Amino acid sequence: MLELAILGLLREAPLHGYELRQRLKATLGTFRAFSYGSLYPTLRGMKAAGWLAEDEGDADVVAGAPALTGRRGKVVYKLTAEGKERFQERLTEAGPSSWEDETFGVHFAFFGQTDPAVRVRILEGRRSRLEERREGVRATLARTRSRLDRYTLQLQEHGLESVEREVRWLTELIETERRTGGSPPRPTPPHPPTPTERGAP
Amino acid sequence: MLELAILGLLREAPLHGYELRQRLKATLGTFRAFSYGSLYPTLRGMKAAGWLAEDEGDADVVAGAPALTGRRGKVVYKLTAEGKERFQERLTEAGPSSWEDETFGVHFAFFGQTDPAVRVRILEGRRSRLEERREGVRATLARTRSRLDRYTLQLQEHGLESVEREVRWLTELIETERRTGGSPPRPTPPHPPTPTERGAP
DNA sequence: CCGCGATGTATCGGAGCGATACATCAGGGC
DNA sequence: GCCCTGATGTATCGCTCCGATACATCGCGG
Repeated sequence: MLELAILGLLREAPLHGYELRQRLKATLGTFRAFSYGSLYPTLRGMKAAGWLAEDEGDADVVAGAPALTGRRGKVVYKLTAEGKERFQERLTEAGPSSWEDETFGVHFAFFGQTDPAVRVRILEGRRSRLEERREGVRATLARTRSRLDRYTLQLQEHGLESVEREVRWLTELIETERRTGGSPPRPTPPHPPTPTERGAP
Repeated sequence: MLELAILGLLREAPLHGYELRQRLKATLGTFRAFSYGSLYPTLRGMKAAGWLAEDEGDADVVAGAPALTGRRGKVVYKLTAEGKERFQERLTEAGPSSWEDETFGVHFAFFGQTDPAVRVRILEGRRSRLEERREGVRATLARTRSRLDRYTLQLQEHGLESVEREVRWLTELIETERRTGGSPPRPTPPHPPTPTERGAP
């Protein structure tokens, strides 16, 4: 999971760990956090797998005296060709693994890069997953309602409403997706002309 | 976490693993699943800690020839005095650990057994936790809105609305809690007279 | 000049999930 | 009488990820 998110973010621009995590938070919002405890080991693994490489273009390390002061310097990662390939591969997969709770948010975040047909498949998969869950909750609720105390009931109903809301959201998205039929799919190239984003050096 | 849930459920009646998990699903609903992969090891650990004991009152194992047929028989767990004590202890704690995402649902599910003052503390803690998160999302959203593509934006806003909805829910609960002031706190004894619940043998 | 908060890299223990294995038992279809 | 399926039931293993923690540097305001 984290892998996919990293591939997606690094596709836009090379980043170091810390900034990667900021982007992770900004991109996935409420859906997922991803702590450093997962991030760094995963980065190491992905580098070992050959999907990432360290980028030597960083201003901090540049300009003489590398090991002289013992400065550690940021470790900036960028995608290798293999990494980009892997990302495209992952974006095409629209299996059950794309619409589970933990997974869906990440896939959705990169819908801009995803094929319109795949988008709809994932949205529908997610929706029926949630509809299943909704029916499950409704069933148990109908069966046990009388035995439930005030608070448990409150919790169940709040949960149920959350799921219903989620389903409505997905339905709207699917409809929009169908109506526009992928009219603004926008190729969105890896836009290399970005000058490190925040303030000039 | 699982520990608290198990303590709470077993306080109502002795249960075996499988049924325990059914109750877990029925009680916590959408908020938490808890697979067998967590359940059984935790049960073992709790037994080792002396909070649980095996109950020998089960119909399957009863009535002669225990090892003769090799029948495994259900393993029914019940709380020890120590376990009950531990549960009460845990219900009193209203620290940050009570209102994190994974924790809150479980605490809430046992509000019926919880002191009214503690209830309000936890609800308020949870609310301010979510308000923090909401402000965080709003801030990043305001900062990055222009750079976000259609889907990422959609995701952020949906997330934000979810949090807002959650906050409103909590506010209502807190108000109700204050208004009734814990008027129907109901002692809710461990009700032992339950005859295994589903159909008679 | 000092401390504090942001930036930055990194590890460790532990919690919980998902898949899987295996065994029993009730029921229905043939 | 037979098998097959689905529910009940106990259990393990590998994996992902979180939260706490450690440590070092930097810029800024008091």
